[in-house]
Amino acid sequence: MSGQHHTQTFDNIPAEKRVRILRAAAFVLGRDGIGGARMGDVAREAGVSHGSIFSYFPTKDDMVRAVVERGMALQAERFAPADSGSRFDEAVLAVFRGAWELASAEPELISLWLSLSLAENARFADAILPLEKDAADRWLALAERGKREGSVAAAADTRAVAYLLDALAAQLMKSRASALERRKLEHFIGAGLGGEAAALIADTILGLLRSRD
Amino acid sequence: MSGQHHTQTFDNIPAEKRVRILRAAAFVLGRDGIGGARMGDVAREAGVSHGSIFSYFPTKDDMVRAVVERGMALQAERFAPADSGSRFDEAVLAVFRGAWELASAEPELISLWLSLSLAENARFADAILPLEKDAADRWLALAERGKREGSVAAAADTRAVAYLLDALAAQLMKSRASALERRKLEHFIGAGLGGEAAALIADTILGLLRSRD
Amino acid sequence: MSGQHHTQTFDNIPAEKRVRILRAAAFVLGRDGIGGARMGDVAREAGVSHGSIFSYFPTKDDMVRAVVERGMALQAERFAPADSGSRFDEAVLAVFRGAWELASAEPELISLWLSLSLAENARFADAILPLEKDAADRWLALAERGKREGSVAAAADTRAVAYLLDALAAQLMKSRASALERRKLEHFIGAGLGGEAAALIADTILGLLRSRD
Amino acid sequence: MSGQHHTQTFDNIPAEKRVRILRAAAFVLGRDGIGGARMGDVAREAGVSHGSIFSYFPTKDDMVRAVVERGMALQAERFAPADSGSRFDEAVLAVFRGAWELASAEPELISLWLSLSLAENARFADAILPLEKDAADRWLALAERGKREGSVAAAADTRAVAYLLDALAAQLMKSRASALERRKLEHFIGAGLGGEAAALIADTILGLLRSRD
DNA sequence: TATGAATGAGATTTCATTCAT
DNA sequence: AATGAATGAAATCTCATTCAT
Repeated sequence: MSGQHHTQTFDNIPAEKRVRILRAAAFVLGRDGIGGARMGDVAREAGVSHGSIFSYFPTKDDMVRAVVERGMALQAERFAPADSGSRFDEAVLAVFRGAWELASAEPELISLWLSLSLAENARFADAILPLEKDAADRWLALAERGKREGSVAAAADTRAVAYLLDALAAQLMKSRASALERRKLEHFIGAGLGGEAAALIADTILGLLRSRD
Repeated sequence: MSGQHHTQTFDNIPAEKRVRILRAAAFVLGRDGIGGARMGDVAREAGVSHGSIFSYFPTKDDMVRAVVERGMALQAERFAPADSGSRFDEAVLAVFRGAWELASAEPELISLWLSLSLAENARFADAILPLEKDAADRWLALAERGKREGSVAAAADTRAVAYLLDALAAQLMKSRASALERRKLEHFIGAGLGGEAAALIADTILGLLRSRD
Repeated sequence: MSGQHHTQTFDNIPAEKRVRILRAAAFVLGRDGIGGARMGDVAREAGVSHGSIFSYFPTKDDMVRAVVERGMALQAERFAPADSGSRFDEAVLAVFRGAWELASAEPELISLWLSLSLAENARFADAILPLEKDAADRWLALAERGKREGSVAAAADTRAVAYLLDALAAQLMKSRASALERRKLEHFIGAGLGGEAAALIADTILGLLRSRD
Repeated sequence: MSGQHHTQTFDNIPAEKRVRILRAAAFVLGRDGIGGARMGDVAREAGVSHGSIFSYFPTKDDMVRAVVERGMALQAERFAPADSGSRFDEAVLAVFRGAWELASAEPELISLWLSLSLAENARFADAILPLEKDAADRWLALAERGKREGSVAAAADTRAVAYLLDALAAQLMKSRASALERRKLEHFIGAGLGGEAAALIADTILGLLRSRD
C-alpha cells in the first residue's frame, strides 16, 4: 500500500536536505508532469547530483509516492482552522482561503495532485486515495456541523453538501494553480479579484447553504 | 491559434475514416496522457499504418489540437438542452445528466480534457480556451435566466453561481471518468448510486439556489 | 521456452541482413560477454542504427536467445559427417576436426556458448539446453555405433564414453577459442601443432577406446 | 604480473576477516560473474562496509586477482592425494573425487574459474596462467607415472593422456558447479548418481587407459 | 581504520519523425 | 496515398570509486 518509498539513505541525511529534495521533486513533477519530469532536473533543482536522487528513491515512481505522502501533512495544515472551535461559516471560509494560499505558494504541487486523478497515473491511486478519503471525511464532518449549527439548510443532503464544498475547494485551487483555469476564472468573475475570489465563492455558497426560514 | 492542424490529405479521406482516427486519438491520448501516448498506438487503434498518421497530422501536437477541436462539437451537444426553451431547473438537470453521460460514453475524452489544465500542457491553452470560454458563457447565460425566472436567489452573485455550476459539472464528469475520483465519490455519497449521483447533486444545488422568501 | 525472440520486423528484412546482424551479435557477445556487450557495438558492427537493433529484438536478452537459436543450425553442420555412413573412427575424427574448425572460424561464438554455462547466465538455460541435449544424443548414438562396430571396448560404459567424447570435443573448442586455454594446450602438447592438435587428441582417444583382445 | 593486489591494510586485519572477505568475494564473483558482481554485494556478504572493500583492494580487478591467488592453495589441496605415494589408479580416482568435492563445496569458485577462460576476462590471464600450468604439470607427472607403472598403455601419447585427464576433471567440476551442466550430465548418465558420477567416469577412463597386451 | 553518502560516466531502451518503396 | 523499416536523441537507472567524518 503506502509503505516505504525512500531508502535508508534518505532517512540518514539532514532533515533540511530532505525537505529541499521533496520540494524540488514536487516542483519539477508539477511543472513537467510525472511522465515529462526528468530526474536530472529534480537533481539540479535540489542541488544534488544525478546519482544521489536514485540513492534516495529507487525509481521515479517511488519519488512520486514520497512526494505525495508529504502532501498528507500539508493537507492537515489546510484543514487545521476547521478543526479548531470556530463556527461553520468561519471554518469554511478559512479552508477556502487556505486552499487558495496553498495553491498560490505551491502551484506545482496542485498541478501534480490534479494529474494523479488521470487515467495515465492510475498506478498511484493507492498513494493518493488515503489523502482523498481524509479530505472527504473532513468535509463530511464539517457539513454535519453546519447542519447542527443551522448554517446549512435542513432540507439539503449532507453528503451532497460535502461533495459540493470539496468540488468548489478543488476548483478554486485549480483556478489558482493553472494558467488556463485562471483565465477561465477571470472570464467568469472578472480579472483583478486576486485573493478575493476565494472569499466571493465562499460567501456565495455559504449564503446559499444558509437556511432562511 | 486555432487554424488548421491537419493536412490536406486528412481532408481528402472518407469522413468515416476521419472520425475513426480522431476517436482513436482521443482514446489513446486520454488513456495514456499526451506525453505518454504513442503515435503507433493511435495508428493501431485506428487501423491505419504508422506512417499514415504523420500524413494526416504534421506532428503529435497537431493531432492533439485536432482532437480538441472536435471536442467543440461535443460540447455544443452537451449544452443543447439548455438552449431550448426549457425552464432553468430542467436545463441544469439536463446539462448535468448530459455531462454524466458524455463521461460515461467517452471517459478518455474527459481525461484528455482534464489533462489540458495541467502546467505540462500549457502550450495547448490557445486550443482549449475558446472551448472553456464558450462553456463559461453558457453557464453565465443560464445563471441569469435562473435569476429572471426566480429559480436563483436574488441575493446570490450571478457570476459566482455560474462558476459554481461549472465547477460541479466538471467535478461530476471527473467523478465518472476517473477511477480514483469515482472511488472518492462513492466515499462521499455511497456506492451503487450509478447515474443517480448526477441527479442527487443537481437536486441539492437547485434546492440551495432556489430563493425561499 | 524457446518461442519467438525477434520481432516481425526482423522477419521482414532481407535474409542477408538478418545473418549479418546475428553474426555481429555473436561476435560482440562472445568478445565482451553478455553483460559487457553494448548494444551500440552490435549495431555498429552490423552496420545498422542503434535504434534498429531494438526494432529487431525487444531486449538484449532476446537478442542473445536469437543468437543461441542460430547455433542449433551450426551444431547440426558440425555433426553432419557423423550422420553419414562413415565408420566410427572416421566420424569421431571428423567431428573433432569440425569442432576445431568452427572454433577457428567463430571463436566468439564458442566463447558465448561457454559463458552460457555460468551461473550468471542461468536465465538462458532454457535456450541452450535443447542444443546441449541434441549434442548429447548425437554422442550417445555415436558411442553405441562404436560398440557395434567393435571400435569401442565392450567393457566400457557407453554413456561414460559418450560423456568423455563430448567433454574432449568441448575442451578442444575451448582450447582453440580462448587465448588462455590455447596457452594451456601448448603447455600440454607443445606449441606449433596448429590444427593437428585435434587429430592427436582424436587418435589418442580412439586408440584407447579400441578393444585389443 | 602476480605481485601484490591487496593493500597493506588488508594484511593488517585479522586472518579470519581476510578469509571471510575473500570467500565472500569468490561467492559473489562466481554467482554474478566478474562484470556483474557488485562491490556492494561483496561488502554486505562479508559483513564489512562498502568503503572498506576499497581500502583492502584498490580496484575491483585487484580483488579478482586476490581471489584467484587464493585458488592456488585450494588447487594444491586438490592434488595432494596424487603427490603422496599412492598408485596411479588410486591417485586419479582421488583427484577426480577431490575435484567433485571442491565443486560441491564451492560451486561459485568453479564458476569464477570457468569464467576466467572467456575472452571478456582475458586481462586476468596472467593471474590464472600459473595456476593452469601448475595443474598441467601435475597431470603430466601423473601420466608419466601411469606409463611407468603400466597403468597407461605404452602406445598412448603421454601428453595427450594428461590433456585428456585434465579435460575430464574440468568437465566433472563444471558438471557439478553449473546447473545447466548438471542437467546435461544427467541426460548423459541418468539422474540420481550423485557423487558416483565422478567414480564412473574415473573407472571408465582408467579402464581404457590400462594396457591389455 | 571504518563508514556510508556522494558522484557521474555510461548502458539499455523508447518513440516521434523521416523516407524509400 | 499508404506502408512500415530506419533513425538517433534523450531518459532512467547502475555502480565503481572517492572522500568527509
